[in-house]
Amino acid sequence: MIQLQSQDKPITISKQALQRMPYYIQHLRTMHKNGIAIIAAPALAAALGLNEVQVRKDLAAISTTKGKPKTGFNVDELIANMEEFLGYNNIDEAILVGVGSLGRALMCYKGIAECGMNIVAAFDINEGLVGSQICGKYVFHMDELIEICKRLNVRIGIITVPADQAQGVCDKMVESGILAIWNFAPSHLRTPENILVQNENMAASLAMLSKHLGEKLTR
Amino acid sequence: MIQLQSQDKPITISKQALQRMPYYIQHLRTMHKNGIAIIAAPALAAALGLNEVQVRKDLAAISTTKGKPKTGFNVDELIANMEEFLGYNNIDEAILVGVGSLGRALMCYKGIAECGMNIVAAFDINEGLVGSQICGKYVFHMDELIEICKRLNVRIGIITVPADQAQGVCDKMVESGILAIWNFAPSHLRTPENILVQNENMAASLAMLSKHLGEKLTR
DNA sequence: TAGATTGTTAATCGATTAACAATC
DNA sequence: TAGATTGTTAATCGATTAACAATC
Repeated sequence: MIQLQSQDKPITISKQALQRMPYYIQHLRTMHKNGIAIIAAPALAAALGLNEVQVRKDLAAISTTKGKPKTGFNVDELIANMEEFLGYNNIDEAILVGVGSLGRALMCYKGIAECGMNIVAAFDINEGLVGSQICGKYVFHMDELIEICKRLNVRIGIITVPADQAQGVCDKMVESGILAIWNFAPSHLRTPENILVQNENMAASLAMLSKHLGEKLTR
Repeated sequence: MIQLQSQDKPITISKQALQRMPYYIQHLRTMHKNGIAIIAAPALAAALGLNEVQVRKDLAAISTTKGKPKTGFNVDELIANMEEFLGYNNIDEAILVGVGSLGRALMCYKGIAECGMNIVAAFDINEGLVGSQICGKYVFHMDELIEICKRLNVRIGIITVPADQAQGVCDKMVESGILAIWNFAPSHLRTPENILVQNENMAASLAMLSKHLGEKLTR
């Protein structure tokens, strides 16, 4: 469970509920574009393939206004509430370590900026990359990581190095004052317990796909 | 729950357990490199920050040999069993739609090949990209999707287009005989029920990071 | 009022963890 | 044998879903 401390009421929301939020936002934005002003939980549930009650609870958790029986919720207000809740408005600055194909892609990926994250600098050990710019962001040498992080007061680190180097990078990030790590390497990172590690586990996704396919094809 | 049908015994494993497998593999490979031949569940659990019993159950599910009390499991055998189980050996072919920064990165990303997936072709509607090659893979026009998929008998599709185009691409993939979809767009895809959609929800990860940070900094 | 929708309390479900007997 | 580790059965935990009263 994740405890939120807003001005007036403490909001409690499950990890899973939090992860559903971006889907709600995406769908609500589409509705907004199409000029739809009101949405009811059952309709939203149907559109996203979720359970009605689950949606109602999720909305209740973040909505500042109660839903109206027989009517539903105001689309624009929900969008605003969710964006506020997820912090899409206050931009978080991040640094990235590992300027390979994946790292480069993230530096250029607009989807990240849309979620309120700004990658301010990248780091690598490859001298050939150091000093270059990728999508307007400078690449520095790893040796400068700690100094630059402290100077810019960056709190989020993105790891896109090979698995066997991830732990080393992680340790340096922790030393630099990084509080949350987005880890794309398929390795478990050991960290002090107040640091959040969010694993983007592509290998796990591939495993799911591959297993599903295996079942489909052998039956 | 996911039902597996192997030659001899049917293996049942939870979705979560399946997603832990790549972490086991990564750690076991490191051990193998360091010349360690035997691993016990408690040690593996400690290294990955998991519960002992959980690890023991996961290993029991995929291991062909039983673990030996007081000793543990054979590292190499476990690796082989897991790779076999996850299908890292039999290569799955995939096509990718949406040659933006993310799509391009996936086409060049070695991590994917290591998991037994091979992207054989990419598609886009941008005429400027059609006919070009990215990391040795040709980019075709979307209009050719159905024909090429059917001809190559491809079963996995990767979606890296903007959210508002994802459903359209998805529909075409289903029409092409695709059975499993890896979706990087933050949108819910409606599909016939025998199609697996694996969402790579980066926005959700960002939400987790951002929330965690918000809590850390305001307290 | 009748009916759709809301929000809440209780039941269910799946996965994790604890307790324990079996084994080398 | 003693002790560490295995595998299994039972208890716990968190999240989802079902049932139901409240509301417009």
